[in-house]
Amino acid sequence: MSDDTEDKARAATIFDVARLAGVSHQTVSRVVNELPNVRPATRQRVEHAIQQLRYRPSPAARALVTRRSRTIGLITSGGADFGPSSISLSFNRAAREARYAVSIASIVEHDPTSMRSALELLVRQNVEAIVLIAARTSMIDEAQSIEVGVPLVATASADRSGLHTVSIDHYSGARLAVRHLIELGHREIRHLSGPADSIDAAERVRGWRDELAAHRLRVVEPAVGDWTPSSGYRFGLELAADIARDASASVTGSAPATSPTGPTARSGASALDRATGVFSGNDQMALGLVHAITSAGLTAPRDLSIVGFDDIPEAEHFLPPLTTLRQDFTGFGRDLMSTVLAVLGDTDASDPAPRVPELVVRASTARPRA
Amino acid sequence: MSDDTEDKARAATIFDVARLAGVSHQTVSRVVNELPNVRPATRQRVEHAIQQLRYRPSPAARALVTRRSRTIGLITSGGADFGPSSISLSFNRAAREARYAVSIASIVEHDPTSMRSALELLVRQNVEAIVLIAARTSMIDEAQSIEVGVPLVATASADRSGLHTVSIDHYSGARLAVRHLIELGHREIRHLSGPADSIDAAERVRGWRDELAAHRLRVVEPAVGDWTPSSGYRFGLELAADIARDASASVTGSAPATSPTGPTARSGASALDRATGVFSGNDQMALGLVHAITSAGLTAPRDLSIVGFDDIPEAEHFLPPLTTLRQDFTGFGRDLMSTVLAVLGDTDASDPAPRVPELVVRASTARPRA
DNA sequence: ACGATCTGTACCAGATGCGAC
DNA sequence: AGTCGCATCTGGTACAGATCG
Repeated sequence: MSDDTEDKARAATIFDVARLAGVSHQTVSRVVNELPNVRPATRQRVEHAIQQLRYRPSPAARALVTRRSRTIGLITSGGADFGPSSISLSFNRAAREARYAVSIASIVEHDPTSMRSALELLVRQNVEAIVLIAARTSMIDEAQSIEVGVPLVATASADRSGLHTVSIDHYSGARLAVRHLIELGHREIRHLSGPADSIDAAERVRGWRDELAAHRLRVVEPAVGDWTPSSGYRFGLELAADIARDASASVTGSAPATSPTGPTARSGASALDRATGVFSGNDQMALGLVHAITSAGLTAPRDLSIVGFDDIPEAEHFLPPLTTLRQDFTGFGRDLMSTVLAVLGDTDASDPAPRVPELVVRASTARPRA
Repeated sequence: MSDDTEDKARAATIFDVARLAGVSHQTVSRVVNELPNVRPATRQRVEHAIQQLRYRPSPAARALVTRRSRTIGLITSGGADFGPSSISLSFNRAAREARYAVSIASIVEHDPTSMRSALELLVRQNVEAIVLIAARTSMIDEAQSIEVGVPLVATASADRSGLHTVSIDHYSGARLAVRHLIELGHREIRHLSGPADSIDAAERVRGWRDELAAHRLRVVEPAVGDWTPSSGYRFGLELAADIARDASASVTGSAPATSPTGPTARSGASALDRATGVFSGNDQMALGLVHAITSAGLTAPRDLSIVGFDDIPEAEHFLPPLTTLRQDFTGFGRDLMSTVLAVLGDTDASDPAPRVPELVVRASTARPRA
């Protein structure tokens, strides 16, 4: 009807509300911020006026005076992979529930200048904290060197000064993976790890190594991939070649010169003992690995048992369905937000305990052939 | 040295700069905003003071007075899937290059209240435009019903009033997929589509249907999945059962009562003509499909040729490696940002032409068995 | 005199129109 | 005409002070 209700020229301000309710503007402020000492009757009047004018406080004005933006910066360097994406999504939801906005800056991996510009963009925006997802050590180093002036929360296992971390227990997950293989009867268990400077990858390597050591099994240096299926494929090709050479060697009965003992020797394992199990740093590399050995005429799990990590939605339908470790990405995203809240002093919750991935046994693992 | 350089109490303001440079604060403003009518000498002095004080203009103050936040809202409803994630990432980078911040709100699908709250959060933040990714018609309806007051840009093919859209040419992509199958010699080509209210899915269905019609091939109503591998698996199970029943029928020579003509009849195809090709709405469903038919003792592409859509990084390493349509998600993300810029009047570029997906032929398709 | 309730004014950190040199 | 400064405005919050029962 009137030009008050359908005012599209400008959004209603706190003064408009005050005028309509017949109070002063900071009484409105008190109502909006739920401060005490406002009579119920006036509160009602103000609230009614707010409804009528569809008043929304301006975050800019608020941020200007409070010096708090109620937004947190999110830097992701993990590409479009399922893990980082899920975490971002979940974190984002948790942030919204806590009435925080989140401003993102995705950067390309291995690019320090990209990290620098992302950081600067976020601090310019006055974010109250910055969270780093899919962090590599180099990225964390870079971020810490910049002196942003706001708390940094990173997805990392390693504690550092001036950095808050929250993590999944990749170490225990890796041990679970290897133990599963060992319980199945495997003795030669290789590892295809993620990139060298990935903290998660390093933790997985450590778990694999420790579990092997706990069972006095031989540790062959892990192959290093880059999380992509293609890197798994390349490793699979090498592995298949090894296995084939090994098999032909045992058929001809002539062991290679490098190995005095025959490849079938059980204990005092020779360098050529045939791998029967592989723990892959993630599901994607496991996929490439299966592809490679299949192309080479081998089959999983008959010739090689494979366990992945992550349990991406596709893993259940790989051929064969992949045994893997399920990570609770959603819970992790929430954990991230709750530590941010703690760091900001909004809550006094202690750091959440790292979540332990859950072993999901499917069809890519079996007892080794006798 | 002095407490000027290492001032951690408060960031420098425009007044601090003005004092140090010996000018008034809005001369500083002029310099910062690169306005004319400033003598080079004073400009130098001011710039030097800016450097020295590490002055950064406050976005809050600036937003307050200009009513422009230089922030774009991004709503994603596509989960952690590769497509939506890639688009978000790429869009984000493009936005940063254009010196815009992006504030995200990921929502759960099929939840109108979630969409509403996301929208409100973003408008509260004074975003200048809102981008919708992985939009379903219901979500777009919901978004449009809310009257946000800022331009809406959605990833959709359908043009609507008050909505700017940018899209990939799913229609042409689907025709390419089907044509590939036809050229291979397939005549019975089924489609497993995405969810009914997905705009992309509908476009893919349309392309499939039209290409079939153009070759006067029979159109069997598409099965409807939900993009997940599991839905592909379920469809695959049904399909495999059909094929098995069909095969046994042709062996016993007794066609089911519903079909007077034999299943081997070429033209006037009976309802039971065996499907030899499937066009899957995305790669994940194709994966589940392959899994299902493999469990049923069939193999791709021997018994069934399958083509996917998206070309996710895993597709190359599926067993068999998947023939699919590659979408340029990265380019699409940039296109999104450039239409946002156009809508905002920052540039006068016209709407980018929809990108046509590229057929990538791998090993999941072959000639049908005679 | 006093606590609850409400108001006036001074900021926050910039942008902008107008006037002065 | 080209440079520059003054005053005013943006939309809130915070604190001191005023009014009232």
